[in-house]
Order: sequence, then C-alpha cells, then structure tokens
Amino acid sequence: MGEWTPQWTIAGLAREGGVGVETIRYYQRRGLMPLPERVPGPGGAGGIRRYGEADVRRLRFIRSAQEAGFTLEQIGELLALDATDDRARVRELAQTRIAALDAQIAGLQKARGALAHLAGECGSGGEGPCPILMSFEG
Amino acid sequence: MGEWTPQWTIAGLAREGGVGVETIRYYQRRGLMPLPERVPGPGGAGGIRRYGEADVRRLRFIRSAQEAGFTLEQIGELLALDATDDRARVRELAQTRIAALDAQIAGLQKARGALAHLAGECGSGGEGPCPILMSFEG
DNA sequence: CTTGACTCCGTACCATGGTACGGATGCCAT
DNA sequence: ATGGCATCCGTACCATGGTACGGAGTCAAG
Repeated sequence: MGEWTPQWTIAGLAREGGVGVETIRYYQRRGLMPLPERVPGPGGAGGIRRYGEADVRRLRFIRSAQEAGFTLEQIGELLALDATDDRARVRELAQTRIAALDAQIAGLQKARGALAHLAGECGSGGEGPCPILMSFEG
Repeated sequence: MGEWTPQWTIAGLAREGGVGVETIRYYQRRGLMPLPERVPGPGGAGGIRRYGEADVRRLRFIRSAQEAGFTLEQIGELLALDATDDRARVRELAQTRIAALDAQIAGLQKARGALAHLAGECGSGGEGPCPILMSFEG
C-alpha cells in the first residue's frame, strides 16, 4: 500500500504543492486549508494529520489563484464559494479580476516597451550615461 | 512669481507625483530622493525645503519604474547608474527585467484565460456550484 | 503678533505573505 | 525500548512599501 491510497504527511503535501511546510501551516491558520483529523496510531494517542488528493488540489488552486493576482483573502472567498452555488458572485470576482489583469498586462507591456527602448538607446556603441531617468517618459 | 521659477514644498511635490507626503519622506530615508537644502526665510533660521523640476522627474521615474516591477532597491541602483556611464550594467538590469516581464505577462495572460473560462462555465444559465477549484487546471 | 496650516524629524505602527524557533509529542527502524 | 527524525503548535520574527503620530519649528494672513 503506497501511492494508490494517497495519504501524505504535511511534508509530502508541501512537496506536491511546491511550497514549504510552514506555508501550509500558515494557510491553515488563515483558514485556506483545512486541518484534517489527527490519525491515532497503534498507541492510541492523537497522532499526525494526513492529507489526500483533495488537499493537493486545494493547495494547487491557491497557488494558481495567487498567480492570477488574487489576494489570500479573495482566495478564501473563492474557496468558500466553491461549496455554494452563488454563481453571480463568482462571475463578479472573476470579471473584476479579469479587468484588473487587463489593466496590469497593458501596464507591464508599456513598461516592457520603455525598457526595450532604453536598452536600445543604451547600446554598446555610444558614450556617456544612458538616459535612464527619461526612459519612462512618453 | 509663481510657476515660472518652480519651487514646490513637499506637499506640492507630492501632488505632482501623485503620492503622499509621507511617501516622499520615505523615499528620502531610502536614499531615492535627495534632501534639498533648507531655505532660511527672513528670520534667518533654518527654514523649509524646496523642490524643483528635477525632483518631480525623479519622483515620476520612481513610480514608473515601480510599475515596471523594479523594487525600490533596484530603482536606487538605476538612479545611481544615471550619473555614471556604466552602459553594460544598465542594459543588464533592463534586459533581466524585460525577461521577467515577459514571463509575468505570459502568466497573467494564462490566468486571464482561466478566469474567462470560469466566468463562461459559470454563466447565468446553470445550476449548482461553479467549478472554481478546477478553474486553473489545464 | 497671534492663529492656523504646513514642515521637519524621529519613531512607531500597519498589511501582506510568509519564515524561523523551540519545546512537546509521535512514529518508525534498529 | 531507544535514537533520531518529523509533526504539532504557539509565538516571534522577517521583508517590502508604505502610513500615522507627536512635538517642535516655520511661515503667511489677518
């Protein structure tokens, strides 16, 4: 019995999710990850928590949503919403974030253009300082 | 005598740059903005600091560079570099940041796609919860 | 020449997203 | 049954980029 009845410890979960153990504990404190029951061992005393596929999926979702620019607080709301059927709220969150992403992408592309221009102006052939302070004007 | 011999107080500079007074003071502490001489008034005692066009440009540069994803520390280096002629280092910083921007833009576009898909899946016609947790898979 | 707004400066505090520490306990192999 | 990790938990600390506070000084208008 190994991988087919997946039961990870917190370290295994962390590995699957590409985060540190402390990060998972932090997410638990924030209410983003549940605390599984402690599984008493042969001794009978309260043992160690075990994690399964659902936890891995949840953790990966958190990381992806974070890359999409959601804050941990918003991610908490999304996770809570996953259990409800408040489709309107989900669409609202998604579309607000899409609009923010569009603005952010446009801004980054503008910045990229400015930097490319600077790198060009500041090519290897040339003397004196590069026009750094002016690089974002225009 | 007003705008033609530009002399702003810190509040005016803040207004020009679209930041708060405390932010400018913070940049001064970080070494990103210089502390102008205090201009003694008629009384003779050390007076209030005055800012000019150069400060406005510097402040705007900081904000733009920040939007381009540079940290304040990197911005400090860029500002220091503006006085030198180390073109190689400038190009290095610019190109590193361009690469990071390209990666970031790609990531954001992927996230945007996932969110658009979620918003679609989760249209007004439909029952039950939306597939939030799965929205970033694939 | 006082009043009120603004400045200066040090220091403290804040939000976000973690990261580290240390003692108690648990698990497993030898 | 014992040594050596790992887990659990509370609490403290960190980096980044500010934001707020309080007291003293300064300046301009009335």
